[in-house]
Amino acid sequence: MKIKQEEVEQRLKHFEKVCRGAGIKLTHQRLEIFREVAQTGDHPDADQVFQRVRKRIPTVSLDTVYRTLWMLSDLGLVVTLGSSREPTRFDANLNSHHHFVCGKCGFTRDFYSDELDNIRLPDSVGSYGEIEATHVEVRGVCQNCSAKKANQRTLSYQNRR
Amino acid sequence: MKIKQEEVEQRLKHFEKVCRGAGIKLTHQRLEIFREVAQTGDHPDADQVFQRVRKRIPTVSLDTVYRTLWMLSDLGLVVTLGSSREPTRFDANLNSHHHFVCGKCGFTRDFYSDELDNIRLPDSVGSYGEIEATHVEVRGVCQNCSAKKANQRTLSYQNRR
DNA sequence: TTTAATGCAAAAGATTTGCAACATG
DNA sequence: CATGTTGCAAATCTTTTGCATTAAA
Repeated sequence: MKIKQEEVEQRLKHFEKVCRGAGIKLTHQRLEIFREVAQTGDHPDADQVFQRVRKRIPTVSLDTVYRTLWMLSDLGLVVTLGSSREPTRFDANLNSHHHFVCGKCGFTRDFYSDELDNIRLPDSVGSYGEIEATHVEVRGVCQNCSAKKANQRTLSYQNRR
Repeated sequence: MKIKQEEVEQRLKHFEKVCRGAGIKLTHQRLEIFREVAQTGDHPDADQVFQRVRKRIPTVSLDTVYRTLWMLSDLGLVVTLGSSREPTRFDANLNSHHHFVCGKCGFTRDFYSDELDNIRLPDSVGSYGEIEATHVEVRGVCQNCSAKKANQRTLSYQNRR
């Protein structure tokens, strides 16, 4: 699924602006890695991005792709799907519910909402396939982590665990 | 965060019923693994379940925990959080949007909804922490996978890749 | 020229698998 | 007793890290 050329240009411009603003070097590989994600609507994983970029830059390495992707995520230039960077978590609550997840520490809690349970999805969604469940994920920073925030240095995209 | 004893009992009963119905043996380890997930609201990952069950059954192995957890998921007795069983995926779409994800193959597409964007979350959510983003994930089976469905055997919880 | 970014190879982390021993129905 | 399940150890897959080399600003 290709994104319109015009939109891709815009995303690239924004990317360059943000990088310059953050004092981040615009390397050939970063440009191509971002372009790859920016020009597709199919939400590739790191390895898929790697395989595609590789066609144009045969020497890129997978770890550069990872580093760049997480950098983009830290800069708010891309969004990750699913509970990024954490092992799969399990929940035995079978009542219709939704989740609050702390992006710093993984703290997770259920919450309930009739309004959300009864929302009507756009028809376009149905055309993608048969719908089985709708689930809302609220991402944020839990109280515990906010409290610690003050004395912590902001993690850079390097060195994050 | 502990779940009420009464609720736990109910979950265990349901678990036993489903297992019997599916011809699945009720082993000591399965019971304890399920109990562990059923009695907590903190959404543990496989290793956390392992560590906790281990206290009661010192010989359980991590792989049994994994096998059981996925079995529970296949039976619909537990729900997984995040993009289960798939590497992290990236998306450069910065407009407010939501996702349709196929549980079989990972096919993913964005969709938009003003209604969803404007929904008001219950106050309880705010008490968990500072909200940064709200994102709806619709899980289902894409058209491609439904089409193939007819001639495929249903994957058991054993042997799934 | 200075400092950050890259590529490589090796490590770490998460999850799965083959198989013989074992327990459940 | 028959078959499904377990534990173990080894394998696999994904992601990260240390470090010397290279390239952007």
